[in-house]
Amino acid sequence: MESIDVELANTIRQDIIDGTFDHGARITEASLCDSHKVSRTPVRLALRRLEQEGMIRKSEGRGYVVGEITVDDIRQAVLVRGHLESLAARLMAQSKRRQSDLDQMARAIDRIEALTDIGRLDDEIIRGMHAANVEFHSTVLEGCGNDYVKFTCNQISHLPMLAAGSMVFDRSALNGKKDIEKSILRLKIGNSQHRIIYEAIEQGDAVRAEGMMREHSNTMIEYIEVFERRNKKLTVRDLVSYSVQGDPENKVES
Amino acid sequence: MESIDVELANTIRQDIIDGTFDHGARITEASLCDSHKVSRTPVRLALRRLEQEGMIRKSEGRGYVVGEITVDDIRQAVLVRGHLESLAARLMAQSKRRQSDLDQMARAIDRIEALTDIGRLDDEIIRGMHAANVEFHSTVLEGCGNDYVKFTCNQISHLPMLAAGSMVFDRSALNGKKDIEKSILRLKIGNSQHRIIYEAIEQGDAVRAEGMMREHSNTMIEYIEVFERRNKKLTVRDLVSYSVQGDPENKVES
DNA sequence: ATCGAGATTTTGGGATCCCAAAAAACCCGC
DNA sequence: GCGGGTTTTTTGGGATCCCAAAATCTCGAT
Repeated sequence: MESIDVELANTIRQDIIDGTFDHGARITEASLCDSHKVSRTPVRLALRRLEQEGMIRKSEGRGYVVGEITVDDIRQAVLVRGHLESLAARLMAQSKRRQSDLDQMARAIDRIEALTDIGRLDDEIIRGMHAANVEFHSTVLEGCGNDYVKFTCNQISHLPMLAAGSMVFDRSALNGKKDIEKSILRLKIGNSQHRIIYEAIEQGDAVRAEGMMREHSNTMIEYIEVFERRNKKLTVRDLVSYSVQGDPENKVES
Repeated sequence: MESIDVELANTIRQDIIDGTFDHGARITEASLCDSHKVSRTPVRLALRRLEQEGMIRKSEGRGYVVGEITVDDIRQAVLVRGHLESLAARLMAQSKRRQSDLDQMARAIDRIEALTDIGRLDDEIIRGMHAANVEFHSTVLEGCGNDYVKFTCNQISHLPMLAAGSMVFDRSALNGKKDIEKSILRLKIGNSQHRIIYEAIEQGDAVRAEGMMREHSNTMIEYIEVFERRNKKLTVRDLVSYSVQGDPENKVES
């Protein structure tokens, strides 16, 4: 169990993402103390934390205002993350890459392939693929040799869909056999990109690694745009429901 | 005047950068209360802030350990910043760019040019060039249309040499006329890169804008490496003394 | 009714207190 | 002397209190 202030920050963050607060609503320490039944000390810590994360901003004079998170914010943040991941891929290709990281990536790729080959998409399998995906992406961030790439990625990873290796998945559109096959195909294409990235890194082809990672990262933006076309009034909450999130513990750690 | 906890975080951060603490030294709330004559509340806030910034890490069990900042850290962070700036340049070129941002960049370029044409390098002039440089780089980050680029840049901007548009300058090596002319030439070359970036953005040439910004950002890394060759035992403190930092107020704000 | 000065309430920053958990010191049996 | 268990001290999390600044309200003068 984390300390109260971290938990509190998590719940408030989630509330903001869920749209529990009105846009630009003023938020005071006292009200949070009251609603969460804690003293002001952890509330203060939580608010400061959220302020540093950019979830809330100091308002004119007193208090904070909740920063509205829009689908466009998510798209922008995903773009930044992708750009950073592509840097990681390039750096990893340039570095005297440690074999262990490459092996780990290969194992993740193989695991995803094995799971896609099953031909089903139940929760267990999706979870497994997500875990492997997290491992692949985390390993690149870890193995690139530049700690600040991972660090900056983590600074936006509290936003929905921005945890390392998070996948997007419209479970509600998995009704017919056709849908499932289509989704599996998507996953296989994504994994083939993983394999290309792996090969490029292994061969030291930095340009190809960076380019492929950029392409790979771009697919999530494309999915967001697909969802937007399908639903003009797409909300962040919709996106959250589409995203596969593991246990918060799966976040990239040092 | 900021609140005590922010000030405290600033001084502790500076102490860490200056190497006041031993590497990996344990840091306790009580000791800071004592040494800074404040109560534990602001100390706690300051420590949390520094932890989020990555300046300190939670140690096993109790307390924090100061994270040693090395020249290599700076180099890595500069690389990340440059990568993000190059993204900003690309995005700005792709966006229906607002003329006002381009105008501002042009003015900054002209100001730098006017100052380099003077042919001297006294403090006043260096400050002026630095201010214009900050304006150029800040405008790109602001004008790219993706708030998270600026946000992630700011997340590492507390490190030395990583504030937006910070310049590097070995004042001690500005003795002879030759040295000054050489430095001015460097600055002129840098500003010509500014101009190319400006033109590329203005013409919507995203690839060129990104590439040139990458090149431009790379020069700081090259300088760090020049300094390292000149001084095998280059410390972060040395780098700080070489970097031109404006008032903290000049930091990129929203 | 309107505006502004003063009074009142709200709010956030800081200090202090308490407590539980962790670390360190201590002690005893071997 | 040494290991293991116990006691003591240290340390950090949380609650509460106080205070000054800010915001809001009130009321009187115009």
